[in-house]
Amino acid sequence: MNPLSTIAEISKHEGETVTIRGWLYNLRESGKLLFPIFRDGSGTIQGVVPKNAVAPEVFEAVKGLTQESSVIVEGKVRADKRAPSGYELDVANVQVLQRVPDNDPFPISLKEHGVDFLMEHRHLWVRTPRQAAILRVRAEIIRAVRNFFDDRGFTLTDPPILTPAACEGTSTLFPVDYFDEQAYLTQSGQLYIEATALALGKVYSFGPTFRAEKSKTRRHLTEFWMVEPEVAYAELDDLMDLAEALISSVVQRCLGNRRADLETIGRDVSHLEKIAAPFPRITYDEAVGRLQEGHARGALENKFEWGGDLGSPDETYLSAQFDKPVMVHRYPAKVKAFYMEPDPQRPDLALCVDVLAPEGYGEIVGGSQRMASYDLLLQRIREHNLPEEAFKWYLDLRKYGSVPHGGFGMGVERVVAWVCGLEHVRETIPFARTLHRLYP
RNA sequence: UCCUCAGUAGCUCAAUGGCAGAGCAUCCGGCUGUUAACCGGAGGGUUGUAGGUUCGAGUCCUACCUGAGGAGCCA
Repeated sequence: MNPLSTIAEISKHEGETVTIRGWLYNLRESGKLLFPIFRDGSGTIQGVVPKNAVAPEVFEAVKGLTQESSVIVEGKVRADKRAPSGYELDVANVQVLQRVPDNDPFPISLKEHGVDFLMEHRHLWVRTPRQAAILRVRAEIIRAVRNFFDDRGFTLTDPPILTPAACEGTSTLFPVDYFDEQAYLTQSGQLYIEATALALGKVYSFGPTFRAEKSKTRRHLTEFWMVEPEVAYAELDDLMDLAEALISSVVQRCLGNRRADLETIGRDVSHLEKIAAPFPRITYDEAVGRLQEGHARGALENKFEWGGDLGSPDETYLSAQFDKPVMVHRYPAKVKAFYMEPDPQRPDLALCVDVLAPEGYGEIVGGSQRMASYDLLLQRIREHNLPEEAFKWYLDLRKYGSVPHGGFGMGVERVVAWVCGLEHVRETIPFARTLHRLYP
């Protein structure tokens, strides 16, 4: 029996006959010479089948074989300068497990397709080299995030996905029937990990979140993954240090381990090679100044007034001024969530930070120091007309040993889109859920 | 919710108001180094839906449906 090999590790078997289990990616025929390209999930390799060098039944099995038919291939690994990967397979035997029917071929040909067609066939689209590479980068990013926190003494604490009420009272939530009671899918685990942070010190959550907003942009999904660290005794500067270290670590891991995949995707990695701490930090006040200057120069359509939240064009303009992620901190409290700690120097400001990715990818991190005072928090809950009863447990955290603490959320899909240089976040997750996409 | 754009062969797209086409895919044939292989041939259409203008509508008008991009909101 031949040794089994993945295509990614084929170079270790040069000169040997190996077995590969996979699918036919493409077939080029030239009379009595066939060039099947096989894929196995780890990569692709071209096979060579000359009619006068193989058994007749092997030649016939490959001749006219349809794209994506499943095959077990035996062949001898040979280095070849003409091959993109440097290796070819001299095919000795092919077993066809299932032949894709001639009259119902694999829908995703090697030619161009439209977005809607590809999303309708997402279950098959993920087989293409580019999509597989993106999913490997996503997995690398997730692994890098978990290692980052695990190595720093953080404890993973999973918040509930079914929740009784809105966390922030702003976003639209997906309602769920919970034994005749109204429940919602979580839009953030933050409030819950504040509780576990005060129990365990440094915690993080990593899971799906849901927003029922009717957003139709390249940056939005209705179901997306978020990583949220929360740290007891952390103040705003500590959070910015943490976010900066996390993002740098993630990017460096991708450059170190997934460079070939980034190349397959067509990413210009020179942008990523600049990503290292420290990142520029500017106050909201300074950002407003830059935006007003941009408007004066005609680079921005609308004049930005102090007090408003940054719009998408504003974020794009600001981030274009830096080649690293830029951290904008201390927004006006009234445009931010009710639970953020006021700046003691300027109580109209919140101790919060948004991290804007370069190249127009927008906000990838949003976080804040949390309000520590019981009385002020209760006052804010009432000002926002939030159901006081639902926040009783959250207020308890300020009653029993309140401390300064804070954290942030990082949107995994937006980070993947930025690292891979993608046009749209729908390619960053195996099965994207958007306003008009629930199938497959 | 608002603004803009699009919908023609399985896919990607053409077609000045005047015979509905090409490339790819599929099928048939050819080719011993192809790189989204190439060459020759064949089949393949309710032009998103409904109405209107016109001698004549894929094309112009109205409504609707579906989708995409953007705004708002957010990660």
